[in-house]
Amino acid sequence: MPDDIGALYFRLFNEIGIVEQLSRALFEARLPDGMLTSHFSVLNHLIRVKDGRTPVELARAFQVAKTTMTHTLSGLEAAGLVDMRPNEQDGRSKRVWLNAAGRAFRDDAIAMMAPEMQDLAREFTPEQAAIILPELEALRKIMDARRSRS
Amino acid sequence: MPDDIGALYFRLFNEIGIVEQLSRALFEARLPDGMLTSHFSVLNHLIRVKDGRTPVELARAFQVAKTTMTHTLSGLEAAGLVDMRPNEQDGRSKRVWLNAAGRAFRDDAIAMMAPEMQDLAREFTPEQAAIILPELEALRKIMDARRSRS
DNA sequence: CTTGATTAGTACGATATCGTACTATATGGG
DNA sequence: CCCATATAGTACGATATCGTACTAATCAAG
Repeated sequence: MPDDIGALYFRLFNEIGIVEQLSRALFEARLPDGMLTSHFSVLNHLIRVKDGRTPVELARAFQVAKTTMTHTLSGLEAAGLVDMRPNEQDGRSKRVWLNAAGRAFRDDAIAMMAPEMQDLAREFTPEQAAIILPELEALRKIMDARRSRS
Repeated sequence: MPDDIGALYFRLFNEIGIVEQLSRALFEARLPDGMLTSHFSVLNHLIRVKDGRTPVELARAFQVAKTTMTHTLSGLEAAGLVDMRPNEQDGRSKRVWLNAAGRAFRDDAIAMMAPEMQDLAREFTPEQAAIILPELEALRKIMDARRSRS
């Protein structure tokens, strides 16, 4: 039994790893040169959730090292898509604000992706996505909590 | 509707990306220093499927660039866990063979992971895993086919 | 057999991500 | 107020992964 359980989860994480690579390649092929999935994801998060987040909050949301988020944000700032301003409530911290260019970029990117997503939806249906999404969220939360614990 | 579909798939791929990072960190924390998830995954694949695979076959199986697989295999070879021998059927190619140390390493690694997997299984049940695994496989195959097509 | 196109593997440079170390600020206890 | 600890962000080096370019071998067509 333990063997079977291990094998099951290894296969699960293996599939997840492969899908992650495929989706990243798919996204980045549609983004302008130099723009990465990480950039788009941050912009999207700032709209979906709320801008004015701090770099550390963003790093936690995406489960990347804070140095990685610094790097990603510097790219977004250099591209003129976000504005970094000091956090008035904490002198150590900054807040990340979307500007008009950032919002436009995100909207354009989504428009670019839309046909791709529509195609995908014909083979991997929204119903299928809706089945696994909550399970993946649950798995993410469990693993996140486990990580924090240790 | 298109907006909803796009948002659904963005969230899906976002969750997949986060789980991938969390699982990689989880695995690598349990592996000996210098050993990565990619190394373990290749060893595991050589046992699960069959050894004697070529580097290109492995690269395709994991959806990584062939240069990446060359790098991973050179690490495994340097660690003495696999043997690379010429492919008698194709002078351009090599075949990757597990040796005793590689099998032992893989078995040890699985033994190391087992408690972690057992713990995880208490919160994210094998039934849940069994629900999403076939869907993820389907998604992987669809995206893989789509990639090859273009 | 020859030649052009394809494929396997590698060398090399670019870079995204990570971990460590550092500075600056904040916070809590005396 | 001071000091110890914790946290936010960055600098820096290491490296895993990728893309491009190259060599060698195979294959297909004539």
